[in-house]
Amino acid sequence: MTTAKRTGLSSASLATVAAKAGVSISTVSRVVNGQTHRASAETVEKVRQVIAEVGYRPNHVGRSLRRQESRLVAMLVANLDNPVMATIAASTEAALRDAGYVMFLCDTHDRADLQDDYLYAMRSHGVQGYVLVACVPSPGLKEFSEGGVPIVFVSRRNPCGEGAFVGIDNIRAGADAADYLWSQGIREAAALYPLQGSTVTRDRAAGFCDRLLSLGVPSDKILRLTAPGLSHKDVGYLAVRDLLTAGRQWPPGIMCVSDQIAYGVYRAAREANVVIPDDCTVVSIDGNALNAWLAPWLTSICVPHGDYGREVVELLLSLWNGAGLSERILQHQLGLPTQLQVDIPLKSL
Amino acid sequence: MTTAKRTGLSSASLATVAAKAGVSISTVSRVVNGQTHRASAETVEKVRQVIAEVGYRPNHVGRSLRRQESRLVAMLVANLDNPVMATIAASTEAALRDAGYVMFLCDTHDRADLQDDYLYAMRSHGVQGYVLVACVPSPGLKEFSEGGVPIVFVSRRNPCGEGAFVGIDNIRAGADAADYLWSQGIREAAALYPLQGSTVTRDRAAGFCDRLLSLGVPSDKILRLTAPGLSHKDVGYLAVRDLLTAGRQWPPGIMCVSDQIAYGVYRAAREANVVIPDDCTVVSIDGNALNAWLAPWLTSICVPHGDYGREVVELLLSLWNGAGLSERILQHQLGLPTQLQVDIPLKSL
DNA sequence: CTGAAAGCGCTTACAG
DNA sequence: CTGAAAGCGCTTACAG
Repeated sequence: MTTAKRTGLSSASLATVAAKAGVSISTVSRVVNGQTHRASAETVEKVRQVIAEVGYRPNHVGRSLRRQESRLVAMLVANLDNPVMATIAASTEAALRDAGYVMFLCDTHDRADLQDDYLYAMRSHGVQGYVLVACVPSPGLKEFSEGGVPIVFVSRRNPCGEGAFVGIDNIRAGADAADYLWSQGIREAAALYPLQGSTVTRDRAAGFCDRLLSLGVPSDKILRLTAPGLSHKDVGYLAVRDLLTAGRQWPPGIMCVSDQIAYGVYRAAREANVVIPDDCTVVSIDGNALNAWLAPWLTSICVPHGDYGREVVELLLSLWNGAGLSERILQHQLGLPTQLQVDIPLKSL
Repeated sequence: MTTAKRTGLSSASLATVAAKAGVSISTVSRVVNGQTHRASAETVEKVRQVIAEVGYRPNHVGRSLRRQESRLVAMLVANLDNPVMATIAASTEAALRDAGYVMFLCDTHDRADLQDDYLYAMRSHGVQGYVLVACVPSPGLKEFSEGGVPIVFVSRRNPCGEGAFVGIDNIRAGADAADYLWSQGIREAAALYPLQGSTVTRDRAAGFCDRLLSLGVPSDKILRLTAPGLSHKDVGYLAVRDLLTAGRQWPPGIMCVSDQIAYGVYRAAREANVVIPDDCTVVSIDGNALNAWLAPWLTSICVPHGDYGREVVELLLSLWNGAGLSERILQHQLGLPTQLQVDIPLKSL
């Protein structure tokens, strides 16, 4: 029990079972691993009995060391507190579990040094794959992406080289947002994005502006608003507040590169007595499930974050099987604000 | 490289370093573990050089097996997609990391069978502690809570016995919600909670109703509304919708045992053309950070989920040091809706 | 100051 | 059909 307290391991080991069953460790091991044809029926039966009796479960640490395979995967996320990341983490965890793997979860707080710390720590733990959600460039990442253990990049492509990838076409998502505003009769709009953004936010903003231009909106009617950002909510809030402070008009259409930015806009609008959607149509990209409940004023392009996990695991499996790097571009979809997406049967009370 | 691909381990082992440095494995091990006084200065120097050269990092699997200590902790959450859980997970991960531990994250989807699967799987991996967020009763939990590796229960107490605990005083939180509505002049109110709730939701509802009674509100002015629930949002939505369907009045005050339930109420109100907060004051318990941005109509009792991680880790450390089971009851706090809690400096553009 | 040896729990050729 | 032995990478008495 003292041992169990320190180690976290059940006390029963192969040796315990072997002794109780009066057979060798090898034999127990074979039974545990399903090689029942390698022992007599009685032996198998006896061993199984003892296993059940003492509640034996194989120790993964010993097994990992011997097999040189841990069945462990590390997920590094930029910020677990962000609902987008949480959804991706949840779906990946479920998919890994179904495939027989266990997930380490590491929150890098968008910091290159922490990302590297985790990369090395996870290697020490013998993980067989990495899932990097919205990673940042770092020396360690460069080293790791040059070979060795498979890495799947999610949302954001490898900033330090090539890599397998799961995400959407951000340029098209931005363009679709532009089409939506255009379809609403809007001929003047602002794109809101973080100042120190990644390719993701830049692509979304670029796709939006380019499409408006090609629809014939003059470039002086396309505002590019940005703010330095701790969080995206702050970015949205600051970008439009500064616009007002500068004495400019609130634009009739706004595209936010993330839902969080739109939430910031909403707060700024409230403070400025601007009514959304009456005075201004807001469209964003992400499609947080909460929007249908809390933000009926928002139209959002839905990104299927809940499907990412399945794709990530399929990609990992293919990489383990020796396949080359590949990309999985999932389809986004415009979600209309009035169309509540959850259908609830009336059956209570 | 083939090995590295399969194992995820860097190829350099103690043996590699020892060979390159022309010393024994024992000596390298001592240097790695900082026992520099156990070797001559030149030897230490030489070994360090080789370590840096080949980029050696100790293999945790080998170390865990030998030391019988993994520095691994398992967190089991009921549903990672719930922002409350995500915040708790994020804060715990950070605190564990600071203490030198790595976290497995397991999503039990509120299912007893999955919870048990994970409990046993994590034991196989040699975890030294468990953090159970909103766990459900299960046979495995009963077994595990009877001894062995420390468990910290978060939000919800151990439903199968005793246990260390981190959470708030839910009865008081409910009472505080009642006091708030009372202070707003409300003398008739409804409590909304899920039909198949835990002690958490029941305590919050009971604390609320009891306080209203003791304030002098007659019991027929205290409505208890509930609905069978997939998600809390659905619960809130269904509970009030059914009320209207039954031809009853929308109550002037509503207490939701969670923010998510309040979000459901908001949607139902919108569909019924009820204006919150003009027609109805809503108070809830949780204090999601998003509320200040998206739900200005909501007053919420803030639970310090972001502080849970620190408390959890302190509790784990104390348990490892042989301390007895204890509880950490954190303080909740009423957050007013008009009072935006984030102060943003105006410094952009 | 340094190294050979045992052993953590497991798997797997190999021999019988 | 079964077991003794080697070894995954590490740590740690023990001997010198």
